[in-house]
Amino acid sequence: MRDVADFAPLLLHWFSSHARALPWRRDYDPYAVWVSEIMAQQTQMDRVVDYFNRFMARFPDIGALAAAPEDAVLKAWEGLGYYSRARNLLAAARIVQAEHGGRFPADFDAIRALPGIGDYTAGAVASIAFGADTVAVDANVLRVLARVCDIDAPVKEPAGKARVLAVARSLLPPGRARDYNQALMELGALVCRPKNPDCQACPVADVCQARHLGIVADRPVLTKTRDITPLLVATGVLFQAGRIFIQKRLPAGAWGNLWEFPGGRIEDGEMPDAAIVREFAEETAFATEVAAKLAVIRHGYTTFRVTLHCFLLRLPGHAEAAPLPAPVLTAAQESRWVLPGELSGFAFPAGHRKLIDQLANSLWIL
DNA sequence: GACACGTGGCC
DNA sequence: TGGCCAAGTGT
Repeated sequence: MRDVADFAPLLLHWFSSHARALPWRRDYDPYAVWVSEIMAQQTQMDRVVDYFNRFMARFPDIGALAAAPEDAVLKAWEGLGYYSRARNLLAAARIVQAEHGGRFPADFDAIRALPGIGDYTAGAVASIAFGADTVAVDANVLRVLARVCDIDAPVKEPAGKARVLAVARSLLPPGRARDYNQALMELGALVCRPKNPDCQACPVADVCQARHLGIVADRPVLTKTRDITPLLVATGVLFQAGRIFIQKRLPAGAWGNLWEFPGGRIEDGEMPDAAIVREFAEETAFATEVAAKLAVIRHGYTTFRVTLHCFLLRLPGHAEAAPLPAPVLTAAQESRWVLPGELSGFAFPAGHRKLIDQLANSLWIL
């Protein structure tokens, strides 16, 4: 068992040859590092890279992002989830443009003050983009250091997290925070994984207390998770005169400012087709009828498991040549009647995007 | 402190 | 399959 003083040198040496070739690691441009860190919140790196490359091509610098309409930013974010990240990213870009002359601030407190940036992200950008000696403790670091230092308190709770933070600071090699922070996270992602950690390949196994004690599986101490609630939801694609009705969700709450097909929860004992007619009337004041069932889509969430019953709807008695009616919106801020080919230009929640993908095969029914 | 906030991959 | 989890933040 080696002394913990060897931890950082061993870690940095490992990182020098095992770091993944992530695109923002080429020159550590602050804008790129910032975007990558926001995208990486609660999201695995492998899923980030494609979104990152498309985002940087679409919004190459802070000025381009600050000038972009929010709909375009949400479209670039479509499918990534946690859409407040995209809204805050745009809001922060506009603040940087207005208050920092378009240059991303280097100071930790100035970074931390931007919307969408908390303690972790401020530390990550300050160190990775600017070389500041700040820690960046994410779920990987919590896990790695809980094992290395045998932290016996739940690391997702304040007391345990504070202990990890203190250890992370004490082990930080001055001047090397950029690589130290990334190396900790890289080790957690590639070697010191939640399940099946590869201790044989671990560069700091000789320093790891949990490994030494044979209790790697007991570290970190986990917090109890919440139950997952099953949820039945109905949604309707109203297709009339060759156009489809969509609405833009309210700014706050889930999928804020994204577009959707109207719908809502199926009440206890209610049939899905009755639910969609009721929900559609409540949200738009349209009196619709079900023309066909399109799909049943299952979609997982952190705390819900949704079964989405999807219907094709019509306005009974509506003459094809007559103008399309205007809704009375109660659950949305705006609506459109769009051509099927135009759906690709709007940002939809993933469940509705899945439905759209199937729609192309279904509209011939008419 | 607790909860809302998405999504897909893994076993 | 279904539960767990991820480069967290805002309220």
